[in-house]
Amino acid sequence: MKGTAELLKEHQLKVTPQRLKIVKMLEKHGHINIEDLYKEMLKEFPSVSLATIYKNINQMIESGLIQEVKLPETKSVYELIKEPHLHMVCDKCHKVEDIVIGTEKIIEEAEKVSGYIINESFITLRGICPDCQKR
Amino acid sequence: MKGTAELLKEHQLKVTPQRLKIVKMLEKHGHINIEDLYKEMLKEFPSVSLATIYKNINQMIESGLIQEVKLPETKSVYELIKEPHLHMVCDKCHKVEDIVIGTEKIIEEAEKVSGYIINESFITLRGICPDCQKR
DNA sequence: GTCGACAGGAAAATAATTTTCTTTTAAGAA
DNA sequence: TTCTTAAAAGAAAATTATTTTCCTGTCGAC
Repeated sequence: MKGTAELLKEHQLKVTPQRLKIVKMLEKHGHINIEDLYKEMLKEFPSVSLATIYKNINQMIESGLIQEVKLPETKSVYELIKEPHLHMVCDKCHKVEDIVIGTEKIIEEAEKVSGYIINESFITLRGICPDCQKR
Repeated sequence: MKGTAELLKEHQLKVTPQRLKIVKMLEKHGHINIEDLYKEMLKEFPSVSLATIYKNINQMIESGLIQEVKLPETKSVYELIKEPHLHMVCDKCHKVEDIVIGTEKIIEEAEKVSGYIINESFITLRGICPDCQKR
């Protein structure tokens, strides 16, 4: 288990209280949008500026610590970069989850059909999560 | 082959020169962002307003004629709704193409792993297109 | 051809994001 | 620990993106 401060240092980012909080929020929530992140930050740093949030998010993206996830029908969310995964979005409760499954098959097929050499895939699936199915 | 005006009527949208042009642009380019659409529209309608573009795009989305496609690293583009497909984006020339391949396998696998009932998939693959591979 | 609902255009309003500038702070050197 | 400096934070302004308002003009049913 890697410390939050170490994570920042590994990405050449100075360790500041605001950055620590941002990363901890990402660790806790998995995915979060700018607005919610700002609201949460305000609780701990009443005078935090939205500009600070934006600047840090952009720096974290540039340094390869986090990435933006564009989802249909909603604002983008951000997540820590880890192993490649798909996104599941629930139509009812709107939660976002990661799942790891093989994508070799579909990528191979897409390469064959399109002639592209594929470097990365972005897959989002929307539907009803197990919890919402029960209701 | 369906006429452009008919397409609009089918979606309860009054046929206006501006709307015709927008749909024709979509038919021609396949995918286009707001900025480029506006620039092209200006050539034919020198006094067209950006508000008109936005209002029409939103109405076309609501009526189910077009949809927004969110792509990594770029602004959203819009496309006419047709059969389900994947998006291929070239890292070099940045073109966007559609391909139709089966997604049942990966969806089935995702449903099994996640417990979700999946309603729709959004798949974008980025890489190098055949043309750019030759260079 | 007439009329009403709705579309277009201009401008203002709102929202989202970035930039600028000044003050404060993290962190390596002394 | 203290000193120093590059960089971060915060406030405000600037920029960009999108939506709304309001007035005029036009599509299309009659």
